[in-house]
Amino acid sequence: MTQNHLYLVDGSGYIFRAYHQLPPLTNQHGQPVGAVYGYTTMLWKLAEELGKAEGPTHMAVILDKGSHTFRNDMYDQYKAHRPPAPEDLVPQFPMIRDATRAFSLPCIEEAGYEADDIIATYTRAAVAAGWHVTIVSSDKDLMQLIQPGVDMYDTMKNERRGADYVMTKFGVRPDQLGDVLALMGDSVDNVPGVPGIGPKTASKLITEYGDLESVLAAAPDMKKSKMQENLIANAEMARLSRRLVALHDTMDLPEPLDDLALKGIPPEPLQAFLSHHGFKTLLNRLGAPAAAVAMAATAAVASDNAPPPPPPHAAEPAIDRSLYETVVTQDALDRWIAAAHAEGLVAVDTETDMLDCVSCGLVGISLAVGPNKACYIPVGHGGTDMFAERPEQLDKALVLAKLKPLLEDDAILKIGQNLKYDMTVLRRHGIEIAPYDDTIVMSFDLDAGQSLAGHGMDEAARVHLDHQCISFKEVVGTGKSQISFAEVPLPRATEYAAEDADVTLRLWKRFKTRIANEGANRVYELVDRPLVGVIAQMEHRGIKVDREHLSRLSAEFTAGIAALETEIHAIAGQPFAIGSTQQLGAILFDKLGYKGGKKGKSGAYSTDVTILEQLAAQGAPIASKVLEWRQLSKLKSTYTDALQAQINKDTGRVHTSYSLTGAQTGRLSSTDPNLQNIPIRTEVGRQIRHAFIAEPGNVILAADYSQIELRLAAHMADVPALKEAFAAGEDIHAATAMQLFGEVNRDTRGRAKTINFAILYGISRWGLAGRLEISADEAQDMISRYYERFPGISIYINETIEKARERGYTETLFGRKTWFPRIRAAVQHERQGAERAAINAPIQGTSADIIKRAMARMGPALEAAGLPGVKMLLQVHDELVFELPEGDVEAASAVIRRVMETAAEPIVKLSVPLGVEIGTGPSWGAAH
DNA sequence: ACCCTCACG
DNA sequence: GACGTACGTGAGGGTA
Repeated sequence: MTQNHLYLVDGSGYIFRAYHQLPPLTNQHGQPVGAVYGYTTMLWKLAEELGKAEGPTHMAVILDKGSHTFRNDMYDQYKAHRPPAPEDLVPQFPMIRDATRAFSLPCIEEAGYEADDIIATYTRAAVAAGWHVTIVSSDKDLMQLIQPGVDMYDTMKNERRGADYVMTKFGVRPDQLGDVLALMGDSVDNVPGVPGIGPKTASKLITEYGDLESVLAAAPDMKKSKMQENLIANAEMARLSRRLVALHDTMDLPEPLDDLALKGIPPEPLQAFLSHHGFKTLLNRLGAPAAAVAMAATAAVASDNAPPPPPPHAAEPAIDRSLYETVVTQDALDRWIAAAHAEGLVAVDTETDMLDCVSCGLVGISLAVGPNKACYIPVGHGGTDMFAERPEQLDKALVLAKLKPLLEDDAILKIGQNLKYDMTVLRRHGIEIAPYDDTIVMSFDLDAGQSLAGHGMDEAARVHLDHQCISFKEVVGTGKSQISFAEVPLPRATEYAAEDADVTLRLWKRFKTRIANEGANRVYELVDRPLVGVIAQMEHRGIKVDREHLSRLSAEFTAGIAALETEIHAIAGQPFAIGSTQQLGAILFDKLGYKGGKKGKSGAYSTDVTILEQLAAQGAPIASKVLEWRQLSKLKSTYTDALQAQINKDTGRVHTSYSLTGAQTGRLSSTDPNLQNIPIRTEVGRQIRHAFIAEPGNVILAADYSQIELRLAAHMADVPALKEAFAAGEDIHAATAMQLFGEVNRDTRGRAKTINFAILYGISRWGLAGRLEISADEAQDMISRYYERFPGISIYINETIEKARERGYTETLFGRKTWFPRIRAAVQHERQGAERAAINAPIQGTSADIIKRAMARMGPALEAAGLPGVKMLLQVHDELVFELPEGDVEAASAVIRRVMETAAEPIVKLSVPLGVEIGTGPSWGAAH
C-alpha cells in the first residue's frame, strides 16, 4: 500500500503571481490570458509529477470566494487598503476555474473563508489520516503549516520547502511563524503588527522569548527603547494580529478527502481548453510522447521501483570537455534531436567561416541539452582549399533538413548567446528559430551597468560559472596566422563549439531563475526578447547605398582638403600634420603664440572645436581653416570612404550590426558601420544621407519621435506646466522660455532649449555657464528659476539619486534596471558623474524601451494592415527608417504613427501624448 | 592600447 | 581651496 499524498494548490495566490510575472498575453478572442497561461503551465507542471515517487495521489485546487471573511468581522481594516484587482485580471478569474476543470481537478472554495483556511483544514485532516501533504504555494502565511509530512512546493522557482526554509528565511520554526508574522504585521493585508518591528526584530524576539505572549510579558522588563515602548503600547494590536494571521483549520470539509483522489487526466477536455486559448506550446506538448506518458499515468500506480525524483538542487557537474561528442553519423544526429525533444529545450550555437553573418558560410552547429551533454555537428570543415583534406562529416543540407523541425518547433525552447547572429545565419538556410531565449539579453536585463558582469560568453562564464572558456583566438589564432574556423581540426572545434553551447545552457538556467526573482521579467519579455528576431531581420535586410554618390563626395572632399592644407601650411609657415593634435598645438600656441593653455592629464594642448572657435573669434584665420579641414577629413574618412567599403558585395547594401547590450541605458548601438551617427547637422554632412536610397519604385520613410525624452521627463517628474504644453501641442522650448524669461525670442528660446537638455543630463551650474557663456552665478539663478517653475524636476532629480544610492540601480517605466556601482564612490567627481548618469538613465532608458516596443510590434501591425512590402531598416534612438513601395506611403504612415504613438500601452499609461513626425523621399536625406 | 576629436540621439 | 564639469554611443587618426 503506497502512502497517500495530497497536493493542495493555492490557486488564488498563484494567479496574482502569474499576472505580475507574465506578459499581458491575449488569446485569439481578444481576452487577456497572461495569468491564465501561467496558471495552466503550473498545473501542467504538477500533472507531470503524477506517477512520480513524490507525486500526488490526491489533489485539489483551492480558491478564494468573495472578499468578506470572518477576519473582516474581527478587524474592519483587514485588507482594507488592498487596491482592486487590475482590470485585465478580473475576467481571468472565471477562466482559472475553466483551466482547473480542463485538468479534471476538483476546485474548492467556501464563502466566508480564505483559501488559506481551507488549505489549513485539509492539511490537518490529511495529516490526521496519516497522509503526506504538499501545499503548492509560495505564500508566507501558509508556511505556518509546514511540519513533518507537510511541505510546500513553489512551482515558479521549482523549489520544495520544508522547515529548513522557514528557519533560513525567518529564523524560527514553522510553528513559531505565526507569532513572528503577528509582530511584524503585513502592509499588504493591513495586518497592523507592532510599529517599528520588522521581520528581523520579530524573529529575534520570538527566538529569544519563545512565543508572542512571552515577548509581551517580558516587555516591561526590557531595556528602555522605542521598541520596548511600542511593544507595551501595542500589545493588544499584536494579539489581534496574531488572530488575523492564524489559519482557521476546523471548518467542515467541503468535500471528503477521498473524493480528491486523482484518476488520471483525460486529454480531450484539456485539448479543447488549450486550443480555445491558443496555448500552442502546451498543445504541441500534449501530442509529444514524453507528455503523453505523464498524462496517461494515474496516481495509483506510484510504484516502489519508480525512479526517485532528481533532488531539486542537484549539484551541476563541472564542465568536462572530454564528454562532448562530434556528430558525424545520422544516427548520432537523430539521437541528439530526440534528446532535445525529451528536454523540451536545447542550446544552439553556429560556427561560421567569417564573422560577417550576412555572407558567411556555415561551418558547424553545436547543441547542448544538459550539463556536459553537448555536441558539435561539423558541416563545412576543410572546404576552404580544394586541395585540403575534407574530414568526414555529415552533408550540410541533410543536417539542416533534420534540424529545421526542431529549431522551428513551438514546443522546444531554443537558447542562444547573442542569437541574432545565429538567426541570421540560419535564416539564410531557410530556418526561422522560434521560440527562443537569448542569454546575452538576459544578462543585460539583469546586470546592465554592473562593472563586474560582462555580457559576452567568456566573461559571463568567468563571472557566473567560475569557468574559463576556450577563447576564439586560441582556436583560430590572431593576425596574419589567423585561420578560418573551417580549418580547425574537428576534435579542437568540438571542444570549443560544444563548450559554447554547454556554457550557454548553464548560464540560461541561472539567468532564468534570476529574471523571475529580480523583477526583470517585464523588460525581458515585453521589451528586449521580442526584439532579437526583429533586429536580426533588420540587419539582414540592410539599406541600399549609392556608391557613385559617395565616391563623388569623396572626390569633392579630397579637393577641399588639399586646398585647405595648402592654406593652413602657408599660414603656419611650415608643413605639418594637421591631424596631429600635438603638432597643431605646437603651431598654434608655441609658434604662432595664441593663448589657450594646456589641458588634461597628458599635459597636451587641447585643440578641440570649442578652443578653435575661440581662436577664430579672436581673429585667428588658421583656426577656422583647421575646423573646415577637420570637418571634411572626418566626413571623408569616417563616412564617404568607409561606407563604400562597407557595401556588401552580394547584396549591394550596407548591413550594420546592432548591439542590444551596447548602451547601459538600454539603447541600441550600431557598429560596422555605425549608422546611428550619419551626419545631418551641417549641410555638407547631410549630403551623405542622400546616399542612403530606396530600390526603384520604393521610397525611404523616416519616422521620428518628437521631443520624446522631454515628454518622458515631464511625465516622470510630473511637471504640470510641461505636460500642459505638450498636450496643447506647443513648441516646448518656447514654452520653457516664456516660463523662465517671460518672453519668447530667438535668444530666450535657444537658452531654454539648452537648459531643457541640461536638465535631462544632470545639470551643474558650471556646465550650464560654459554652454550659455554666462557666469556660474547667473547659471545658478537660471537653474533655481527652472526648479521654481517646474518643481517636479528637482524632486525627481533628488529622488532618483537617492534611490540609486540606496538600491544601486535606477529603473525605467518598464522596469529596466541600470546599475551604478560608482554612485557610492568616495571620490567626489566619480560619484557626481554617476549621479548625473543616474538622472538621465530612467529617461533615456524609457525612451529606448518605448521605441523597442514599437519595433517589436511594427512587423505584425504592418502585416495585419496588408502592407507586407513595408520594410523597417534602421533605428536611430528616436527614429525608425523604412523602405516601402511608393503606393504604400499613406497607409503605412498611418500604421507606423499609430504603433509608435501607442507603443507604451497598455503596460505604461503616459500623461503626455507621444508625437511622431514622418517624412518620405527618394533618400534618407530627402525624407527629413 | 590609448588619447583626442567629432559624428549622431 | 582647487579641480573640472552635461547624458549615451562608435570610428578614425596619431602617438607611444
